[in-house]
Amino acid sequence: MKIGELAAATATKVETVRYYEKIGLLASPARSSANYRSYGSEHLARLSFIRRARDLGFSLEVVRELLTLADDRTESCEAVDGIARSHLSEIDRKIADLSALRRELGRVLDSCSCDTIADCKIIDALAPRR
Amino acid sequence: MKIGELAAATATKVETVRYYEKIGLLASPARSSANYRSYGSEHLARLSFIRRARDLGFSLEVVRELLTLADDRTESCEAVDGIARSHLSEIDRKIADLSALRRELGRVLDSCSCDTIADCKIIDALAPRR
DNA sequence: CCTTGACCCTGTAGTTACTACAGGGTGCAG
DNA sequence: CTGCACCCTGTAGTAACTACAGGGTCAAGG
Ligand SMILES: [Zn+2]
Ligand SMILES: [Zn+2]
Ligand SMILES: [Zn+2]
Ligand SMILES: [Zn+2]
Repeated sequence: MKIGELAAATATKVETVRYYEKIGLLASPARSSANYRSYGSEHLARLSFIRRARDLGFSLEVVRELLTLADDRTESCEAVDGIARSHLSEIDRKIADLSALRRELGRVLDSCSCDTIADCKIIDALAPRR
Repeated sequence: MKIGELAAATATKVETVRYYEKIGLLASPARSSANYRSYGSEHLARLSFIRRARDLGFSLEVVRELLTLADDRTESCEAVDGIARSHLSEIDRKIADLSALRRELGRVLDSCSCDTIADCKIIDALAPRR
């Protein structure tokens, strides 16, 4: 499997695959006689895992941890559960932050019934001291 | 007003103030005999505007536009309103994305009643092909 | 046989919005 | 006069890619 095929199979860009290899997230594959990367099914499984974790919002650093944990099949899954739970609460925090932002921006926008910049409530809201 | 005072007055780091100057967002102030930056109230107003807009989630590029618009007091505020509205819908999109993520991760987490990595549902969810 | 186009390679630089030094100079209190 | 807090410039680092530049390889069509 050449890099383009692997990339297509995982909805990843070729450059991103090479990037994951460079930072040590994806093992270096064998090379063909033309020095082309040659991937096997284990690379496909690994990259699928990475992409799915990324889609769920885990950082690359956390993905690295998850991969290490996933490899030790006999270990307790407490660590995995903990990572997932703390990630969930981080997402909750982000949603709360964005919702607060949304409320405030909505409030600012609702106050707009102006004609020129001189009396624009949005500009006023940004520059409270004028 | 020295840079440290300006920074304190706007809850900004000194380095950030210098950074805003470097990228042309904040005008270069006069210098003291010791080559220290010397700010006036116009700088304070400008930086306050920038910080407030940043707090509302506008990108620096958009803040730059807003500053330009804010300076032309006779212009219609249509452009400002448009920027704010499109920013609001971007925030809504982000909230929706995060909420979908939250639902999916929550679903994955709820399925966890496992002992070892070998049968961990979270790991399974990340690596669908096994 | 040759060429054209789609791939592949390495290495570097750009993106956002800062932040953190390193290696200096200045100003004031004790 | 000697700390110490503050100021200066310039560079490099962060996250997670993305986009070239400047090459090599391979299969198909003319
Ligand atoms: Zn308006
Ligand atoms: Zn307006
Ligand atoms: Zn569990
Ligand atoms: Zn588990």
